[in-house]
Amino acid sequence: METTVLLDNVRRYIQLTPAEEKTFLSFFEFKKIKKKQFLLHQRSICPATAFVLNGCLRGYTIDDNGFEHILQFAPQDWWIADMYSVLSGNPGNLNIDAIEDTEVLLLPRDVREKLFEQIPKTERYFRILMEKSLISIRQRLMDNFSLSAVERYKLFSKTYPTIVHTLPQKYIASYIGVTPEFFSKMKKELLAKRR
Amino acid sequence: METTVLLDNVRRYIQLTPAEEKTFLSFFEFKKIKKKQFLLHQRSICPATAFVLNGCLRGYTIDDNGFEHILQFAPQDWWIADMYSVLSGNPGNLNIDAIEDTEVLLLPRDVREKLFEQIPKTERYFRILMEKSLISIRQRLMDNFSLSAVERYKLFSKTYPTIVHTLPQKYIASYIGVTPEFFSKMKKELLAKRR
DNA sequence: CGTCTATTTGAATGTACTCAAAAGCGGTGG
DNA sequence: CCACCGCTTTTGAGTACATTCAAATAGACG
Repeated sequence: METTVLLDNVRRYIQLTPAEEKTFLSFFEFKKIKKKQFLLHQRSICPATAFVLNGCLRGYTIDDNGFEHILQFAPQDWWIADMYSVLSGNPGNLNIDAIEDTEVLLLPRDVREKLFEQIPKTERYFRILMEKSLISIRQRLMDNFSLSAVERYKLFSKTYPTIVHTLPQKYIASYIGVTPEFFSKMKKELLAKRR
Repeated sequence: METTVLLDNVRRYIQLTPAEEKTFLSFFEFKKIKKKQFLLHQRSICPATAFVLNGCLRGYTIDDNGFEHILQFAPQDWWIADMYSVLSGNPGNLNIDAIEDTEVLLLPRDVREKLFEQIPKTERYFRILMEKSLISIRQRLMDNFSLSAVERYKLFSKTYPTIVHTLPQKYIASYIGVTPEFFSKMKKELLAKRR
């Protein structure tokens, strides 16, 4: 289990003493998730926020018409959770499952507050994480308003150059907000133009 | 100047002593913004986060094709800022102007960190604000994927029952992500069905 | 009252979706 | 190792939702 991934992440934003780091880690649970297994189901209470040590998770909702919409991919070094559910204690609308075999560290809901009490500096860490998420999701919303599907795909390729090749393309379609059929046609067009 | 609006807001999340509250307020600058005046222009560095005491602001970007997209309305008791710019120190892509005469309290960029140092509890306050913003904007993104324009409009009316009647409808169109022309036709349809 | 902006209306167009079917591909078991 | 099964991707035709552009009408404000 490579907890250094998490510590390195934390160190980018706050400084903890070795003792604090140890305490910090003690709040987490280690878990392995096999490909296609779920970490969270829609309509249940999100039991923890997860930090991905390796592998890749995906977060998505299924809407009233039965369509999947991927909100987030979480490869190594990413956090993922249904924050609404974690914070409110109510059932959320996010599914989280594993795209490949994945190892995570879980920070259970009920120990979050204890962590903040015991190491107040971590409050800052999570504030910064929240801010960063907010900024990127805000940008994504704006992009959805102002960009065409093709442009959103190009942007996605730029932003996630590593995972774009490993993902089934129906996932990419879902992330950028088009049907798999349309995505396929779109890609064909792009390839045709490129030569 | 009714600073109680801000204090009441803060009190919902953290407890400050009267002395701390006084200190807290001392970090802010009061400002009046006349209707149609700007608080922030795209491509400039966002100098502060703003809390609306009364009136109403709007935050929006203008995309490469010259179209406005409204990200947020900020009536009384709301915060607004280009968080990307505030946090990174880089020029952002948000415009903020006043829909009506508005009074705000500004927390300048450079004193934010001082505030956190002097009253660490405020770190928590802003963490919670960030979390709440994140949740609502995430939901909005999902709604944009799964809902039709009509459904987004109905949702908007439910979510902002008070301001929906006072806003020029082209603003509502911009917020939900359709052209003013289409919005007009859509509204007509809805009224026709309703009788 | 006149001007400027917001809203409505209409016709033509475009982007993306639906549904159906075929083709491709990967994993699994015989 | 190959054949088969299930899932993903492609293709095509028809359709729907929303945009564009242009022009008319209505409202707001000095």
